[in-house]
Amino acid sequence: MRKSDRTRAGILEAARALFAEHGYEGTTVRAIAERASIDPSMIIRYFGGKDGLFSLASKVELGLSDINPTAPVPVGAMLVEHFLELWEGSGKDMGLVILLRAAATNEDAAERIRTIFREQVLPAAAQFGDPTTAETRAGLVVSQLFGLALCRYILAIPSVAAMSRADIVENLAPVVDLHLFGDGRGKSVR
Amino acid sequence: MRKSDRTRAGILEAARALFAEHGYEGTTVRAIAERASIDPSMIIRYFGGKDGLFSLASKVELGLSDINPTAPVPVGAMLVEHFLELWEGSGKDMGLVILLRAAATNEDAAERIRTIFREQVLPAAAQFGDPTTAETRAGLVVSQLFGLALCRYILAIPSVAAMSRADIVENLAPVVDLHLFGDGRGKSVR
DNA sequence: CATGAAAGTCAACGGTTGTTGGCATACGTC
DNA sequence: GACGTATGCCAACAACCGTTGACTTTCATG
Repeated sequence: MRKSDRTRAGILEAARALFAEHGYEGTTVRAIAERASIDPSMIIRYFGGKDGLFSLASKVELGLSDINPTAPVPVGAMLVEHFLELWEGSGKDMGLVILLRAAATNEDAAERIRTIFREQVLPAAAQFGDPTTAETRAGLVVSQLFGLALCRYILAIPSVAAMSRADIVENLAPVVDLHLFGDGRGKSVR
Repeated sequence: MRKSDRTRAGILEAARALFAEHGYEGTTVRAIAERASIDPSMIIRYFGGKDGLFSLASKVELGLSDINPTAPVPVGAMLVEHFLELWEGSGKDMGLVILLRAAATNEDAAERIRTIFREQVLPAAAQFGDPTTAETRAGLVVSQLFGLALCRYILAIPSVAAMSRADIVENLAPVVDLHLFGDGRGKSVR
């Protein structure tokens, strides 16, 4: 059972890289197999099929539950840095990029993102400001953060892809704060 | 030659609808043909192939050239309204949605978007603020506007899709202004 | 009415997809 | 060393893809 675990991990790593680059439909079982240096049939045997492999490869944990709304650091900057670390940090698992790319053409992936929004983003957003507008405000924040990811990692628009992480934090943090706290009500930063 | 023009238009309309919903690879020539009630071979004969049809179906004209930087109306609100009209207005041509969906998995479509950014967005953005930061500021604006489109039309996140156009303008206009002009007090965007 | 081009249908090609079952091989255990 | 099980490879399947060429129908024009 030791050997199989290693190939399982190899398949998963190859799948994550290819799914992140070409989406769900654009990634073939054969291409994953070739990258992992094994036979395509092993993927079906180990993961039950392409769907099962994708489900495991696109697991996402935002890690938003430990956000402290009363921290001394402005929330906006903290959030932007948190997401940047999630996307391109040292321990990046490509989960978000995989899901974002696939969601454009795959309804299951889109539904997964909506679930993540409901179960991971909304509870965190409920800690801030008026509870009756929490859903809308969370949606606005996500639209800015996902929009940056779209332009930077997927569309690869030069001026967006070239920005430093510090520049992104500096320019996006005020926007996130604006979306979170609306018209300056609550804890306004800067 | 009159009859063929009608079927050509029918094919193009069916293609636009399907490309907007399922992306490039996810839309089959056969599906377009069935929706247009003609034979798949006609698509090749009239448009040279799937690629040629997609090129025509995804033509995009942002109409940004006639923006007046000295208008009495705030630029942010004007821009947001302009894009909302482009996406879901009465004469929507689905061009942007088609291109955005396809760009996630199709490199050609992504390149098309980068070209549009370079040739249509950048010239318009150069009219505002410091010319040396125009590219970055334009990228930030686009990241917010495309992020909204992503969450609203493609991911269909409930709270974003449910927002009224007026609410969107109200919440996004200040953000666009912030990206375009810094924080309005001379703070430079690097 | 005759005629030829335009418009459309049909079957089929070659290639690729995810998936399957059979067969060979390596390995841990008695 | 023998044996059973895990591990892996190979060939092939059925379905679908974009595309092609030959054939039939429609129709305006002389």
